[in-house]
Amino acid sequence: MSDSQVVTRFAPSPTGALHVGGARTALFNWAYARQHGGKFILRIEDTDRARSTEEAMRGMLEDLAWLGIDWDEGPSLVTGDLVAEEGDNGPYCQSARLESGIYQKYFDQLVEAGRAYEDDGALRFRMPGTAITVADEILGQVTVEAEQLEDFVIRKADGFPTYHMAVVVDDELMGVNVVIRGQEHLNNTSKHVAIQEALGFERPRYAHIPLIFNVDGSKMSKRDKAKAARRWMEEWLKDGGEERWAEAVAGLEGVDVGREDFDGFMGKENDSPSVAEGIGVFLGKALPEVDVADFKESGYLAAALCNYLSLLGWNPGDDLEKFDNAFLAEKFSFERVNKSAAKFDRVKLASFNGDALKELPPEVFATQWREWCESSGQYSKFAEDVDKLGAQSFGLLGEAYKERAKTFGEACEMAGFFLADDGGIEFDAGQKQIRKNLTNQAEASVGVLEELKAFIGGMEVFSGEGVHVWIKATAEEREVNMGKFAQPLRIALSGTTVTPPIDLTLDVLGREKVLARIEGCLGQLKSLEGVG
RNA sequence: GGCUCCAUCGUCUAAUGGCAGGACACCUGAGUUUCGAUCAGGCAAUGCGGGUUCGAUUCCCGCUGGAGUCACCA
Repeated sequence: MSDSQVVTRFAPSPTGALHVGGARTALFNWAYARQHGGKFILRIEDTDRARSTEEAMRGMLEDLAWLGIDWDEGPSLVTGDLVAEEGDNGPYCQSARLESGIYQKYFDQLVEAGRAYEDDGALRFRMPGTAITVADEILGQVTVEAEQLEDFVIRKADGFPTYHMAVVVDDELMGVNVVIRGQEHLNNTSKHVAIQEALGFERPRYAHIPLIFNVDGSKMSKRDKAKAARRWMEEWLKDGGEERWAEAVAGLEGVDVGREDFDGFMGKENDSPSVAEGIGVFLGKALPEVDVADFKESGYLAAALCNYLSLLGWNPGDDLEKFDNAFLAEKFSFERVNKSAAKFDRVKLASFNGDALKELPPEVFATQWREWCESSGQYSKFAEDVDKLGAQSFGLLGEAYKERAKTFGEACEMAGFFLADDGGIEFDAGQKQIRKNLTNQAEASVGVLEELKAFIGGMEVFSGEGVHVWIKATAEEREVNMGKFAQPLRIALSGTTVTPPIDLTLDVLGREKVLARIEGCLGQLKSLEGVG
């Protein structure tokens, strides 16, 4: 192949799950390679033996694939636990590269040339004593003066190359000629360039992309989950005294969180993800998503995540915002990459995802929703339960919720009332909409529900459409609007004033459940009256 | 603190040496049996101070502010 073929790479450390920032870096590298008909390589930088795990590596491969990012060389997931490698420049894990002795030659070369020296068991690189200027594709000329350049370690006492050494040698050996990475690496670039020059390597083109932060300006990290959980728990515990604390401890034991861990967590001695998770379950709150896998678990579409991520620091230049990865690959350019950091706005992402869900054909939505439920820890039972309601239930619910929900998870939440025990449907008499539509005229509401019950019970063939027609006709006859009938019915069936259209809601539930829930609501209403 | 990078609505961003546009969020209205769905409208920004210029958000300088980095982590 010609020398000018573009070769990019994504080189994560497998020390945890794939972060959205990493995902965007991968996406831009992928897009640039695809646009130029070049190669995109995946390399695993596991020189930190203490923190790297194979499990994390597998998770990253899965997440990348889920996002629709494919690589030409690098480790690939075969089946189950098996990891194979594809490409002629392997191995692609730095630990394996070290074993094969790849780096030794370059250490020797630097020592012989007087550019590296022993220092307390480690090997240190000697800086050249001149200023180094890098022409960044995004930031322009960046110069670091000679006096700022200090000698640094390139081989640790344990024999492992440091990141700086490994990255330079591996990029050279793999033919990488375009390096797209986060701005946190900008200060490292002079080190890398210095090694390249000492070794006679070609300097790749560098493009440092802006960082991604939380909306409040803090760094996005796994700790966000712990911080959110701790805040919720503090709020919940507030003014609750010993009793509340005891209740929390007992509740958390139910989700396998020990008392000591919990104490330490609240005392900020640890940020244990499992304690955070447990608090989330206990309080019924969803932890903020940080990793790609979190967004998948919450029911986001990979396409919407990629779309949103692409727009953080880059844009196509016109008002177009909705596009796919193929479009990004076609249009991406360094010229249109921003220099300033971006804040990650989950609300806007949710909006993008909701729009993407609406675009799906109903049957595709139903299929994907079901598949997502089945693979989800939290909602795996949901699909089964929906099926029990009737053969077409998933399709019907899909039609209703693909317009309303922003994520698959939210669709499950919203549809939850369909699956509840008929006896478990209760309205909250304190809620404004409920008071307005039901309890403020309790007597009339009882009358309406009794009428509905009689009509539905007496229908020859039950259908939501039939009930809808009857409500409409009766309302017209009495010169009241349909809400007088429909709203109490809706509350009786769901406990809320927000459901899909009433006929669809009736059809999914079926006559038996409808009657049972009306009965239950009447009971609740009457007991309220009795008390009041 | 040293060095480096950055600075447009609350957030993501567009524009250009010449009317600061779009999206999310928010507010209002319409419609709807309800709505977090839909439609229509609205609010909202060039950090501050100098300079160059007929004209600066844009170019230059200073200030302020934010971020990154200063490991035998990557």
